[in-house]
Amino acid sequence: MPKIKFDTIYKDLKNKIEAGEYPFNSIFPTEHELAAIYSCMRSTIRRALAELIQCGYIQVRQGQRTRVIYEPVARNTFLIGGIESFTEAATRNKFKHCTRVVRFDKIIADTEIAEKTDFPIGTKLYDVRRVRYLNGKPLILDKNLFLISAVGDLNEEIAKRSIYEYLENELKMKIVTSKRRMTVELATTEDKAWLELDDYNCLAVLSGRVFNSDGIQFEYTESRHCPDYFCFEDTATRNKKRFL
Amino acid sequence: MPKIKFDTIYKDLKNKIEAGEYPFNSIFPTEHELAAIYSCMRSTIRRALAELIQCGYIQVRQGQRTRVIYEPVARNTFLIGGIESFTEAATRNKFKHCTRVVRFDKIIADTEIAEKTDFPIGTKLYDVRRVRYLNGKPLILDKNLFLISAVGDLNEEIAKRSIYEYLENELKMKIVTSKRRMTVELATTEDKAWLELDDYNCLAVLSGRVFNSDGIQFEYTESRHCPDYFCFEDTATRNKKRFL
DNA sequence: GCCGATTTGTCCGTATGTATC
DNA sequence: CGATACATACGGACAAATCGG
Repeated sequence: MPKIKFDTIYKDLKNKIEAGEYPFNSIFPTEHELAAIYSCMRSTIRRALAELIQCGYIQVRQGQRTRVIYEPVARNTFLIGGIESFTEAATRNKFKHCTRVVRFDKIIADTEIAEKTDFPIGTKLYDVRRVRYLNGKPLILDKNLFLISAVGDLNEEIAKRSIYEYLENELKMKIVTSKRRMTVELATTEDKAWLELDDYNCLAVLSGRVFNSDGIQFEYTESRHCPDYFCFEDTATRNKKRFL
Repeated sequence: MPKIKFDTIYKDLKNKIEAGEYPFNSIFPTEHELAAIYSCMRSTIRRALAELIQCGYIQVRQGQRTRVIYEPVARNTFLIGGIESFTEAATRNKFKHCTRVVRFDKIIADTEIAEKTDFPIGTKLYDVRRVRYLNGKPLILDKNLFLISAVGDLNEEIAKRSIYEYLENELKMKIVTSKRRMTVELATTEDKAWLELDDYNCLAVLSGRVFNSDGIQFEYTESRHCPDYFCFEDTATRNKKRFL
């Protein structure tokens, strides 16, 4: 693993912020000061700051000093952000988790599936459905369709652990981009069968199409979440006129 | 308005991609080629490409050629969040829209509000609630709390038009960062009173805390959306970059 | 499988512009 | 108004990953 300077600096600053060394709303060192501290160019510092901006830790404005806007959150919610698998998110949130594979089949994409997933009609796919348990409660119904020609041999054992780990480590496949869409849908009988929805008659549905480095869509994923634990967070830093 | 080179290049490339000059899954020019085309440094091109990556238009990987992954949105869904505002989304879909102010008050933050909004207890706030109509249907209940000490004089007339326009143009306030969170909640009696929820007993709730350049949170916003029209889109990449 | 060419990734060093205090 | 701090751009060097022969 090569040492990437800006990444090292970014992680160091991030840790310092999380440790409270630079508290919420305090003033951050200037780019020049940081360049001196880390003995590097200002451009390298800026690259590191860009990461801190992106993850919503600092706020930067021309002519002004940089401000820390990170606040620690006590979260019992399940946060989804970036490209993160269930296992990664669960581990980050320090939850006990397990997975039950409730379906593992090979199918051929028909008209309905093609419409929904963007896979062409006739495509050979793995159809994997898994129920995700957090602290013993069934919270998520994950429905995945994998392009067989891209992912090769999968089996139920892999599905039970982590398919992404397998794809990245074993197949050396690089997951690059993922287009996701969040909607709220009425619960189906399948949802009700597997999940504990309590009073809710809806679910948060996070569907996504994942592309590898060849630009090929190799997965369609649909995560159907119990509303009570679902939470999606996001920090927008642009001064675009999103509101009006 | 000064001409920002990288931004001009970014917009030009974006337009070309949207116009189909570089179709989905096609190969993009190399950085050197683009530098030659636009007569600028490679670093400037990279800055423009960073924007295209961030908005999910291209996919870049070391050693490989850059790929176009932009696809036009053909669907008639009503997209919220990502980049578009209510008004922009309504305009794109050629829908008729209007806004009705259903509440305009001054309040003092109590324990419950403080907990939810992060404003300290005792803070003086404007409480504005608006119902957004699309094609005559009430789809969104917008609840906003504004810090009176930061936004000064508001009135119902401004709320009916655009509060943000007022803040930015009249007060010269710069909106810098916004932390948003998406959840699914059970419908309250207030929701049922204003919105047509049909069979759903839940809503998609987009809540956010907006900070100005002083690092002061001056707004808490909560958009409660009818599920049937709600759709949130997002493109995630493994390494987002803002500037290089 | 090796090797060289290509392409993107990182970083240095400098200069100038622009917003804010 | 000057000083400060962030923003953009130029120009170059080398590293790392990939691809084609």
